[in-house]
Amino acid sequence: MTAKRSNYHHGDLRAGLVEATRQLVEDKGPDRFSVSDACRAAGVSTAAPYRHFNDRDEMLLEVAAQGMERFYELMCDAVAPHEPGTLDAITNLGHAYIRFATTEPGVFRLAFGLTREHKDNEDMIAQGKRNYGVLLSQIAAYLGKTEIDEEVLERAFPLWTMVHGLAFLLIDEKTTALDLKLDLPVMLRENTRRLLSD
Amino acid sequence: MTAKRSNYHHGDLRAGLVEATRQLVEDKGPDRFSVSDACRAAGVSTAAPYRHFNDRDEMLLEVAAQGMERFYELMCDAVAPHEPGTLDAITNLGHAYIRFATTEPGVFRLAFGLTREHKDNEDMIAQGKRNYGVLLSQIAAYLGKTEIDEEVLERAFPLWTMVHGLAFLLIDEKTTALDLKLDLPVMLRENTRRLLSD
DNA sequence: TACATATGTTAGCACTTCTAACTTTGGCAA
DNA sequence: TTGCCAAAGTTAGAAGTGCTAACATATGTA
Repeated sequence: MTAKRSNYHHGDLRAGLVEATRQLVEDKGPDRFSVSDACRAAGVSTAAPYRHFNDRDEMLLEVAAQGMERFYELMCDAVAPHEPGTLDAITNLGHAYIRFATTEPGVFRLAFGLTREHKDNEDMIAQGKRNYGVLLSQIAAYLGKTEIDEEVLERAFPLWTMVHGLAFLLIDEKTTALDLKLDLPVMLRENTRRLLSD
Repeated sequence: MTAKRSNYHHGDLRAGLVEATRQLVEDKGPDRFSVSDACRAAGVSTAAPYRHFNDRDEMLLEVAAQGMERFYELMCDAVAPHEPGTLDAITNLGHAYIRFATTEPGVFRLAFGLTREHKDNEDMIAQGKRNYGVLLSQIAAYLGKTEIDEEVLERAFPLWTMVHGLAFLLIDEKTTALDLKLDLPVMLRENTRRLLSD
């Protein structure tokens, strides 16, 4: 993994470090990640990152931001093939949520369990709003509305919490610890339907 | 906070360190916690903890275990005043869940987002099962059953994920970041009802 | 009263994040 | 084409971390 390079200048160290960081966040978890490890992986000295990032947290923030971008695309892809506002579309959105969390648990955890410094980052909040917007517009369509009004928010939020909680319980392996065998597609569909019922 | 003591022996350093650790986990978060800080708070040298714990992780594990105990008591208290298996009992259980998460976010995060070493700890898993059992028996009662069968598990799990996700979104302040104003009691009751409907 | 053991200490190693001061190099202006 | 400046690397080191080894002290029991 430790890329030995011949040239003094790396080429695109910033991108190299972000990828190394992402990798490490997945392998060891966001809290176990170390700048030194990332440097070793990128094949540079431990001082090099500070030409591109203010500190460790900023490296993690960038990984989180890029993760949110991938997350957004995944969600868009999930609703695209379906008629907007159908149970199929909304259920599939939930699946995409779970898929992102389980394929990138480190990044998912990072993006949602951010430290004090990260959590009031403007861009991060904007990305969060945009991502949640995908669900909101589906629910609006489900309710036959063109605007995101109070009712849309009220019906969307519990769906989010259910899927968000499911994501965390899966990646924290609470389901396996408690020997819970789940039929995920059925579980998601049935309870999405219930939460959308009167 | 740094307790200066006159005697060479602390008295009950183990308990002192656990309390200092709990405090720090709340103040700085589980990942920001340091053994050194706990030592300063307890007024002992940085080597002292290793007479009582194998390592840093074991200190956190103890805090998590004691937290799970408090969590259990809170849940028992929440259902006690109600007829078992009623919507009141189940809703109030959800409230207890949220209350624990929001009053002890550090410990809550610690207990559920455990590291590799913690997560296959026998006692921790047993505590998790016992805590989940409180919900399971309520759902069994709701369904008019005396055993925890497949149907009970199927109906209980989505309730857990919804409340668990809500807990995390609240403590990670996603709700405030997205300017979501919630009527928590109504939201919990209505959606618990929906998840329990056909 | 004696001393074994539990529980504290200090010293120090290997590691971390981050800064300061130095070095290399690519690209642009003369 | 040359020369130099800024960007982006380097090494050295400060301050802090987890943890161990070797030493010190108090306590409970024989």
